[in-house]
Amino acid sequence: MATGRTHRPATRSRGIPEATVARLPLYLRALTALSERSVPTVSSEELATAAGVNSAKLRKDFSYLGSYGTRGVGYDVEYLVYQISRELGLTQDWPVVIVGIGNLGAALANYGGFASRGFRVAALIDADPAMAGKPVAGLPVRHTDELESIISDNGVSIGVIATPAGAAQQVCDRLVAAGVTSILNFAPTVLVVPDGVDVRKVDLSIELQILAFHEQRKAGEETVPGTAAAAAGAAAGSGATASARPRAATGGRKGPDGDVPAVMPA
Amino acid sequence: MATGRTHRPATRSRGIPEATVARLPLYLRALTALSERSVPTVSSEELATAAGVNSAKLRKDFSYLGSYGTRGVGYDVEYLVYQISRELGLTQDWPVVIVGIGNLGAALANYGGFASRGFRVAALIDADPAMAGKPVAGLPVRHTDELESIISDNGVSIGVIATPAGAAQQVCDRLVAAGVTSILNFAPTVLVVPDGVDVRKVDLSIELQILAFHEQRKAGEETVPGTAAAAAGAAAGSGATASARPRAATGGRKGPDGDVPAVMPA
DNA sequence: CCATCTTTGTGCACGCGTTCACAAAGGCAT
DNA sequence: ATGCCTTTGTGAACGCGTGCACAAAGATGG
Repeated sequence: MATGRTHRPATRSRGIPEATVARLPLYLRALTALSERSVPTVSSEELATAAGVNSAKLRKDFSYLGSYGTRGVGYDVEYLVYQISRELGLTQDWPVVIVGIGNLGAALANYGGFASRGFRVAALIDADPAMAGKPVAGLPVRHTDELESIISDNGVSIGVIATPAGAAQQVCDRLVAAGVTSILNFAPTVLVVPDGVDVRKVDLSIELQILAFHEQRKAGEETVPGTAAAAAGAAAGSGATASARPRAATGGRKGPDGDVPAVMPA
Repeated sequence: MATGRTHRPATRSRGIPEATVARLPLYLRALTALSERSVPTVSSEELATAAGVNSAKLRKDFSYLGSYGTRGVGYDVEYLVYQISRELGLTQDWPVVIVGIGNLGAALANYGGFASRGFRVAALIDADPAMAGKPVAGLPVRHTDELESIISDNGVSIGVIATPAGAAQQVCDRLVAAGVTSILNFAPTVLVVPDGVDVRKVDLSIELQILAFHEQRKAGEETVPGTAAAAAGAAAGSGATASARPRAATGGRKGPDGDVPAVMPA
């Protein structure tokens, strides 16, 4: 799901698969928990269970980092924590800025998971002048006008966008122009960035929609068709706060397949 | 990002690839925007650009849903909006509960992206008695004691967990026991659920760690020296196994349970 | 009605990721 | 030291997802 950045074919032996990189934080979390319980070593089987993955996959993932285990024993917890932290770049300090201090931005600012992993919130930035100076999570909110200087002064290379969708691209452009090369985007928009800039997105409603898909399928399997009727009825009563966008024909559609399109210019 | 238990390879001929399902919300978002601008039709190329994907991929994705396009013209926007919505199950009403009304939970409750897509927040639940009755996003927070009855009374099948890591599994168990079959988990923990229950997780710090990895690599490419050299050396020599035991350079112990998000009662 | 042009739908090949299965490696007891 | 037992590390097979490239389908203009 990496964006922009063209995948590295095999320029160097340093080619750690993207899928593996995405799992390293998972292993690190499980290992940290073990470390705090002073567990000295752990087998691939145990660690895999704790991380919620397959043990073979875990071993292969670690094999990309090197041979850090001891056959017949397992992995040294502390050592592995260090190796993974170093690989992920968490042994250094990463100043980040959060742009858009609404509900979500404030929640992110208060989120403890950042600070505990080497990420330091350098500044909170919002476009609303009324927010300027107001303390959030112990930091005074700065106005958007200061964005460039904040990035520059703190050497920020990672930016978090938590603005409304409409402002995201503009904020993104300014961040990139100011020197940010990695962006975590919470706004429901596709961001266009130049090569060399990484963008990862988190869309809360997308995850929910995927769940709905599976949920619908589960319901459809158990009780043969027919749920559509009740569903249509329920849907009619909702949509109160829904946008003005007219929902396509919620009229009595039924058949799971081959149903007549409600809105379709033949 | 995969779900813990989504292995349903070919339950039915109705097998839409998981990767495709994950992109449908993306297309839907782009289509909705076009619909609001009253654009009648759109080509796969245009839509693909708007959604940030490859046009061939988009066409293949749509082919799993059926032949909804017109050669030489493109796709009818309204019709496609309806088809995708129906496929995702968004034409029906999905009552959801959010458990854990801290910073993140409150942000989720206020998030407009839910309501606009058929998701209705049926209730906000928190374990803190002091929170009970307090209005958040226009809804009174309910106490955990009422969890089961809320699920039952509202026919909730989707639950959102935004509690600290320590409470997540317990909440999850109760939700499942009460009838919830889909869970969106924001707590940094691996949830164990019985078969038939879908879990999707969103971990804010994981995304940031992945960015840090790439960021470090980018920095290492430009300026060879420093940590990059040491890292390469350690990784290259596979024979150089655990010799010395470098202490985790994360600088002392972070807070215990370094994962716990700063949500919930302080 | 026919020719041309546009865009879809898809067969095919390729590469990545996952999983299996097992030999090699190390610890441990005797 | 020797043999047994445990667990790692990885070669190989398999399946899924992606992207190319093109034929089929339909619109459009003459």
